[in-house]
Amino acid sequence: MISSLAAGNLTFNPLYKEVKIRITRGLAAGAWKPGAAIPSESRLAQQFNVSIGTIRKAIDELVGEKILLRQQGRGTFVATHTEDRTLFFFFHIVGKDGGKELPVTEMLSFRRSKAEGEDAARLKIPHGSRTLRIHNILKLGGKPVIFDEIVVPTALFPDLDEDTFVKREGTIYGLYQARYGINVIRISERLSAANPPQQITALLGSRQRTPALVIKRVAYTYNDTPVEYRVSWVNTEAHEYLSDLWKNEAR
Amino acid sequence: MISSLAAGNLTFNPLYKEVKIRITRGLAAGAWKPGAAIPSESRLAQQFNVSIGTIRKAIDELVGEKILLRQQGRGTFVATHTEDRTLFFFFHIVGKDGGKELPVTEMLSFRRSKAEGEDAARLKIPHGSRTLRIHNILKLGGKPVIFDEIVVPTALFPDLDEDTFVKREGTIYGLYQARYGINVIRISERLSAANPPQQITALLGSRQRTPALVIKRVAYTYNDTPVEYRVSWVNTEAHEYLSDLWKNEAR
DNA sequence: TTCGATTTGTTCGTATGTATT
DNA sequence: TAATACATACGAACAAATCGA
Repeated sequence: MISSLAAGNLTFNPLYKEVKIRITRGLAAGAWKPGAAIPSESRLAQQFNVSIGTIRKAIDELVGEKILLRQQGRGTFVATHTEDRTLFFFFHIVGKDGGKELPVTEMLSFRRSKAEGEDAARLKIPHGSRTLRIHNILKLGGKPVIFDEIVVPTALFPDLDEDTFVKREGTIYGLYQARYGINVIRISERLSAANPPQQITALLGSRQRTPALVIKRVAYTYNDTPVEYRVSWVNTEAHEYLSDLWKNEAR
Repeated sequence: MISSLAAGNLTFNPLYKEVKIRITRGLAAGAWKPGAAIPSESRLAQQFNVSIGTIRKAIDELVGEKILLRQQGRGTFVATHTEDRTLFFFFHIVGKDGGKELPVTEMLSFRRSKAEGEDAARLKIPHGSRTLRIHNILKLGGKPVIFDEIVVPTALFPDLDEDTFVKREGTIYGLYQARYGINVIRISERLSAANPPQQITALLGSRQRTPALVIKRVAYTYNDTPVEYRVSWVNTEAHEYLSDLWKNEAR
């Protein structure tokens, strides 16, 4: 249960920061599931024993970080990976002609493995610990454009098997969220150019000696906990990576 | 002079949006120069004839977009391109070892030219209109890492010549800002992988057949007006492009 | 060094508007 | 229609940082 705040705030944080931390903690603990509404602002104000303006300021920041989503007249909801808006927050490959489109994923392989050099470091797990290693082809407009290797700690997804993965509805992050309560809220990507290995060139259907874009992504959930490490090889003959800084429409 | 607002708001915008628009207009018109303070919140509240809370909400958004910068006890300032914080907002190449460093720019050529295909489209200027075309090498740790071609409309920088460009202090965007009052506030980048032409490979000191990261950037000032089109070739043997979405520290 | 004026930061409270159910 | 929830706007009080007298 959430206790009053205004009374004994032992940290030196402003009240609204404290409220934000407590709400985030509730999210991390799964108190409110993705897609569900959190308590109304007035109710939170009561529970925390602070003014409604303070609650609004805390929620404002979480909305800015796309962790929560407000809807006037309805409530405030935990962001999900099923809304187009948030989907393109995590997927940045677009057609060179400007077309935005979501990819269709086809799994190539699914196996148990151990964390090697980069995996372990990026996922902040011990070297050699158990992981799942999944290979996918992502198609855009029916054509293969991206080859993915996904590495996740088995500990986070205990009973995830090939069947569950393939038969999921929606995106991979949607699966993490709906089935395991793990909500990816931030990613960090590092891009470089490289000549892909033979097999990948073949899979992407690109010409020999066509360089590819390599994206090394770490996905994080609350409190900067790494969830997934993913290496993508992108055929950039007809597509490119879009980084728009900072088209912040509304806010 | 800024007139009262609360009275005759003919648009259907909320007041604070209207305030934001007017402040942005003032910035675009050069009413307050980069680095200078805008009027205090209480003074703005008087001028616009709205409450201080409404002013704060308008400024909040501009601060979120890194257009303004608040400092408790001092005032609110127009963001400049001389602060480390904003510099890395526009420069994304980091060492693979994780080292962040700002590049040293060396000009290779500076000439007058005309807008060709992509230039014209991206800069939203007529095909064939006059431009400046500048080539640079950017060094990190003393070694060449990036080759740049910069295209800007001559109309925006009427008297910009080679000497002014080379002898500037600080960054290129700092020059646009300090000398021409043009404040780059947003960039959009499209990345792909490609084999660079011979000369660029040589300039970057990379091995034959080493692919490079190609970054096509459009820089915008207020009201989404394009200012500069820049194509960069990056040697990603020891460096990579960092896209962190979204490490929003404080907010 | 101290003090006071100025400016932003935080918190509270209230009233009213608008969207949803 | 009524109740609920978020959105906008106002105002007040005090805290904290800055700066110059």
